[in-house]
Amino acid sequence: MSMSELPETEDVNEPQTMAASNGATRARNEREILAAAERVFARHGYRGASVQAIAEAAGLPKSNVLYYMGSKRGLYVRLLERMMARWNALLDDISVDDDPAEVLEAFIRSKMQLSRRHPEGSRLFAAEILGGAPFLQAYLSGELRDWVQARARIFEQWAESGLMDPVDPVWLIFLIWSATQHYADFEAQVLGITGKDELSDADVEEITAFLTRVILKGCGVRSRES
Amino acid sequence: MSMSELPETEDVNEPQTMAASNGATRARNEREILAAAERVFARHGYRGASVQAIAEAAGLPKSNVLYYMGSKRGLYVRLLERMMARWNALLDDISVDDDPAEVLEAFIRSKMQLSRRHPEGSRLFAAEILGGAPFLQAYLSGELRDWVQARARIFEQWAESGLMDPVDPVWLIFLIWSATQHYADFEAQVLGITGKDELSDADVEEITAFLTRVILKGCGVRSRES
DNA sequence: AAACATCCTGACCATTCGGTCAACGCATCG
DNA sequence: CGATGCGTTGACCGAATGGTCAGGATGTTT
Repeated sequence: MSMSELPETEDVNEPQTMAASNGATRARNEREILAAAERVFARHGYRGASVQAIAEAAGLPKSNVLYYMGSKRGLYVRLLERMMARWNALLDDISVDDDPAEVLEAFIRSKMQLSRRHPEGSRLFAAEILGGAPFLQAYLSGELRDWVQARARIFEQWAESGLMDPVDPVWLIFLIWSATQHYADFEAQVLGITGKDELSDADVEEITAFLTRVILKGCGVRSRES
Repeated sequence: MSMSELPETEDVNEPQTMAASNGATRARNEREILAAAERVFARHGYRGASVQAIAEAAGLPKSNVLYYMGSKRGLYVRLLERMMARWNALLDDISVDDDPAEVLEAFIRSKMQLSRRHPEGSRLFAAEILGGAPFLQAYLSGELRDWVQARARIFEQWAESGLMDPVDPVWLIFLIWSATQHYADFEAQVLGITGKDELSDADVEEITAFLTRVILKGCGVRSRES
């Protein structure tokens, strides 16, 4: 991950004398704090979020949040790492021999579900990038760049095999990212314009189908099996 | 616009005894402050931005910023209104009789240029939506919703005339918005992954062409003239 | 019971927050 | 020369910021 962070002193706990009740409390509180912090950071950004607000959202005193998490900065980095881990699990193994249509649809679908399952984390990530990615710069130009270029090469080979149009694969990946991310990050806009209270599972399925159809057709993807 | 704001006491100036030098100073300072504030608000969000930071970015004392702008809130609202005005000027007059291919390409192109010409304003808008659109809610579910639905109806008529596939027009508008907005909002990600220092005019032209091609083909748009 | 370790939190600290205000600079006009 | 009025800013205010710390609560192990 190699984020630009101060020396972290986390994961030092895990005491040996832990009965069932004790560890359960700690786990529950940590989970509660992480969830609350994700909401607050996503809404207000790193600078705009206050430990006090996170504590109130978690229903705990401020001191308790700092007791568990050490510092605001450490809490934020931990949330980013959790989100990046979810991200990295996506579409981790594809090869030139796979079917382009299947892979692209799976890509769109899994990315869409990631945004849906973790909307706050998705917005947290967006806020970090929007602010110039001060914590994620190394990750973007390192791991993620390799990830993108590996997949870009496969797309290019598909294009050479005539399985899809010769479009720039990096712009294509950005197109899919942006289109899917939009429904989490700009949820307020989507809901305001459509007049809905929330996006139902059926809505998400419809959007996924729409994106798959337009993007696959737009890139001239031909299924291998057909 | 009808934003949820406190009673504004702006535009009260314009004194009659203004020689050339005086009005010029005011205009220059206001411009400087607005530009600096747009950068800072875009990067850190409303809560995370401080008047002190805006003042430093503008090269003025904090008191001077408040003298010109009245309050942090008023400054923020003024920036949002300026950005919405730019937005509203976009694709303001289309009719069923226009050529779908031309209209969609113009839409993509002008939206892309808006993001490029005003990247900070674009990010400011994104941060506002990301935070739940506390100032823009009324605008989103009012003016902007009408704007979208008017254009959606035209797209639908084009689909009925066989000029494009029967895709959901609202999802299509969101697709274009997200794809074009991405290059301003996620600039840090785009630069990190491509390894570029900045996007050149040629890059932007290439991306515009890519998006136009994929989206038009993906929606089965047939040009009227062909 | 005594000892031990973790959990928990109110009080406190220096700093920064948005905003006010009085005072001064400085030009134009009578 | 005043007088008027906008431009400018350092000093200041109460509130909120991230973080520290001492000490009490709680429970498990001897």
